[in-house]
Amino acid sequence: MPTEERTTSRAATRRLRRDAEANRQQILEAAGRLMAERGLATPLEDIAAAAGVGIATLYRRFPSREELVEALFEDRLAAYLADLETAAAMPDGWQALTWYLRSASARQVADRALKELLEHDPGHGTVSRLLERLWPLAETLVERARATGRLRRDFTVVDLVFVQQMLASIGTATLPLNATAWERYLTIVVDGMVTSRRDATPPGQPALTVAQLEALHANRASQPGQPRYCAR
Amino acid sequence: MPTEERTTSRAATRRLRRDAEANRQQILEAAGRLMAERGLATPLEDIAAAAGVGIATLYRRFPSREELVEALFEDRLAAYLADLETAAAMPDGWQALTWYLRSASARQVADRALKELLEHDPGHGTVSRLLERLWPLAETLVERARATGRLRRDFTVVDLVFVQQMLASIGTATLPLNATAWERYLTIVVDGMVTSRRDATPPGQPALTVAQLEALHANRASQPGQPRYCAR
DNA sequence: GCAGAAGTGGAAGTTCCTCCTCCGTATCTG
DNA sequence: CAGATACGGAGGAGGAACTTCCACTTCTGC
Repeated sequence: MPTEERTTSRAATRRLRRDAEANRQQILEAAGRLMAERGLATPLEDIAAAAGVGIATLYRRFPSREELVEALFEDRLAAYLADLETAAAMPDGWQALTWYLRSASARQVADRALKELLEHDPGHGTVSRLLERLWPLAETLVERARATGRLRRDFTVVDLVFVQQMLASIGTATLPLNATAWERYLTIVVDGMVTSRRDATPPGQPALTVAQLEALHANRASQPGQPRYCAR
Repeated sequence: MPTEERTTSRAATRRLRRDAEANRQQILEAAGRLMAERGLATPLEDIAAAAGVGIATLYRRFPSREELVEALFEDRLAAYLADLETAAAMPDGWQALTWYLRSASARQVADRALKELLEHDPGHGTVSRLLERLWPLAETLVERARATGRLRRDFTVVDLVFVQQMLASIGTATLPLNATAWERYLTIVVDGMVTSRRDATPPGQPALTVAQLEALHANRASQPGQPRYCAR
């Protein structure tokens, strides 16, 4: 039995019938929309219904939730990374950092699935591979901002990640009320990130390390009750 | 059939047999412990098991999750409010505000169920009645802090609630790593709350109103998937 | 100590979800 | 138009968690 090709959407596979390809797009569109609102764990049956296809069709095209998520987020994550590169190209290091903070948070507020993906990096797959490119860029961003003398000297990349997560959380929480209410807290947080002045409080806690952050992700991914989009 | 008394634990009801009362305490203790860690939705069977009693015993004592939660949180919420009163009694308005922010966040980081309760106020029951006493106190706290000239003039009670929620969220997220890691972000946020200086960013967004915050809670309480501890 | 009231455990039934497969039917494409 | 390809949706599997029931045990007051 020649089960040769396997990739879900790559050119190598024989082309889909025209109606099948249209359905595939419908499914991706519906999945993107529903997951942005309800997260990675959105029932597959709901996605199929929203796409106007039967559940079997969804399964035929995407045998597992993981394949659906990967197909869906390859370009969304790329857009997320592109923001980081845009920021890296900005002349003012401080402006670059705050611009990234805003855009990253905004993206996560607008897309709950993206937020979950970034918070529960499963450690393998296309998604994770994209994420690996994030670290050096973010590190540079923080260093440049520090070099301007405006960023608190004790601020690290890991702080950037958590501050960003804080904003995304409050953004998600206030979303039903007003899609941009969270920017009020962006203002406060950004001001708090500025180099100390007479009032500055010394941090009571040491910075966390990247390794600790990764341990946290790994730990989260293995918790029950967390949004699960892939095996294990 | 004389089904006269009904309240769960009040003095009016006939006293429980000694072993039954001991079991009741075991249940409360176990529920408090497990819910602090896993939230309001912790399976009742797990609580019964942790208490070393059968599931029927739990049901006999607390016919609904709501009654269990109310019995459990009456004093915890009182402690939470007591903090607010302690803060209100502090001479320095700024210190009062920041002390409250720290203690409130710390309590929520230490008790996930408390956090959920405060975020999804169901709008009725003993718990809600306690919460009503919170508003005027918090309002005073903010006003006094503003009067010191140190708090940004545009900062409102609702901001206090959300800032606090932000900190609790990041605290919960980093908890598995380090129970006090969140205090690092408390530092940043508190600095960001200080009255503008040369760098201060004007808030891009208008303050939310208390009514909007309440609408948000009501809306959340009716969402599927949210921790539900009472009917409706 | 004993009778009866009070309390107990946990098996079993129920409800609710979501996943995933199967197969008779429909639709494309060359 | 024939055969390959794709479709839909019913329905079984499986897992949580809730809730009830009842035969059995443990207290308490006399």
